[in-house]
Amino acid sequence: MKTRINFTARPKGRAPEARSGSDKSEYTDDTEAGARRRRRILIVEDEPAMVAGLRDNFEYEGYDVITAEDGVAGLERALADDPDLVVLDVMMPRMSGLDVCKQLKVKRPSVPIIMLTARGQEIDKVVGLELGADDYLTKPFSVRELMARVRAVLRRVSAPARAPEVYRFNDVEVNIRGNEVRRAGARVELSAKEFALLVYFISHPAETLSRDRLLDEVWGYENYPNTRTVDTHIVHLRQKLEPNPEEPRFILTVHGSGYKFVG
Amino acid sequence: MKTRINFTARPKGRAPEARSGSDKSEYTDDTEAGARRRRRILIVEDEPAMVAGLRDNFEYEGYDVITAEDGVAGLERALADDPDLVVLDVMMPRMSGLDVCKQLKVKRPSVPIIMLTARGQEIDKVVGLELGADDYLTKPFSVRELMARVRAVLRRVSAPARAPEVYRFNDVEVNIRGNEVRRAGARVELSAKEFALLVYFISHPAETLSRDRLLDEVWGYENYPNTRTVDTHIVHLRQKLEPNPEEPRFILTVHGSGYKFVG
DNA sequence: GGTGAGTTCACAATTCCTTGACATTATTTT
DNA sequence: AAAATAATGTCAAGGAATTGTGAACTCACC
Repeated sequence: MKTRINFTARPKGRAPEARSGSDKSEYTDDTEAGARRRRRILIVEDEPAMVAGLRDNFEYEGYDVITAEDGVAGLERALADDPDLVVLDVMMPRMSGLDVCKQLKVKRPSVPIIMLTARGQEIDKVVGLELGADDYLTKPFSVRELMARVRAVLRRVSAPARAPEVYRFNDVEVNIRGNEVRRAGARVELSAKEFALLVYFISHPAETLSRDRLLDEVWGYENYPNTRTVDTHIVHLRQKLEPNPEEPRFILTVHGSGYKFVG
Repeated sequence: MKTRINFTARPKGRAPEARSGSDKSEYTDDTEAGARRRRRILIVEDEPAMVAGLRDNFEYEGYDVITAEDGVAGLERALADDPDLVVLDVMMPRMSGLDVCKQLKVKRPSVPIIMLTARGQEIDKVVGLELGADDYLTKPFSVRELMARVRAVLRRVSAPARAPEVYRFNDVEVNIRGNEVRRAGARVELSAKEFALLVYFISHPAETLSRDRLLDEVWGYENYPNTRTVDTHIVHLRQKLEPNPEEPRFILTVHGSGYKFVG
């Protein structure tokens, strides 16, 4: 599973985890109107080496790439060139990525945005809440991971109209973009971590997730708490969302392995 | 940002603040065929203090560690000793980590590499990834974060055998990713070991497996129980999955040799 | 300083792994 | 073929490991 450039030649068999989705979707796109043109990615980033590296990777993966070197230019290109997705650095000259994101979400609410944040920046605020970015990575990140997230985001947004903003199970409604959870119609207050954990569960249904994996994926690499911290948050989620927290029906324990969400 | 965690010696009792996760993963690791031998990490780094610190930490977390002090030696060891993952410093005598990475990715495309770069080597970051490294950190980094990234990379590369989601035999369905077994549609509760054992059987069909081998592959090297323990687990599997446990049709005894699964 | 989220800790509750004894079956020896 | 020996089947109990849970603690932010 190589990331890229050292594919001098195009590998014959599909790489196991390589984007099987986009190949296939060329002909048989789901529910959508068949045809699938190339996706256009806008990269807004001031560091030339990073731009070059990302451009190579995206083009190798079959995307069209346009770029901008600062926030103002980025916003302009985003509005003018109608990209399918924007990769947006936070730290940039002239206009911060946060502001670009905010404004872009007003003027082009449907365009998905992936933010690149430096380590230590408040990522909680970047996603969801005020800004509305669709995903983010903290630098330094692996290009492979960025590619994976781009694919995932594109799949989400292009996947059918009925890609529901709101996930439901039992009497619970989870509005992911709105950071809101309701139960039997009434608001349930979840903390940021609880919400992030819940979302991760929802997006990996019926899959057993180890505590380590949850820590990596939900908590991130920087701060790596005790695995028991996961348990504590599980308890909170159960208390808030399970009909009977002592006998969970949705957030299940897989003894010796981790937890599993079944919706 | 500490460079080293005070995991110094290996306490027998679990260190309170250590991630209990790694202990646990000895039996049921995700999606993989139950088996979980120790991972071998190659550290290629010229600074002895750094090597010592990393070795301590990796060994504490249950990895086997081999080392090399410069690029040439690192490449040789990587080719000779077949490590599961390589931690590669960029700045080194004789051969730069970048060159090692490049060559290694040609000769052993599948071995994951995590690069260590000095701060300020901004370009090298991207270059490192262009060369096919799977992840990287900038010095000084926290050992915790390195550990987390190592785990994440190993999980990514070892998991994606996403091919067969569900194995079936008779009226039994085994969903590996979800740690779930169904029989005639109804859930069957298996313990972690039972599940790991079953998965191992499934992935070695029609092959006679000795108790010793099962202990090695499913139980792991660390704790090595009585061979009769295997029998006990076999009994449980038969009771839960065989149409007639007294006359097994799928989990067969090979008298004097071990057991065999025929699906 | 107060507040709340996140984390850690301690202890209880639970699960299940392991062991050993004995029963049963298979294989070898007489 | 019967007896002797070895291997496997089975089960219950003890102990180890894992998880549930409430409370204390830390830290950033008002």
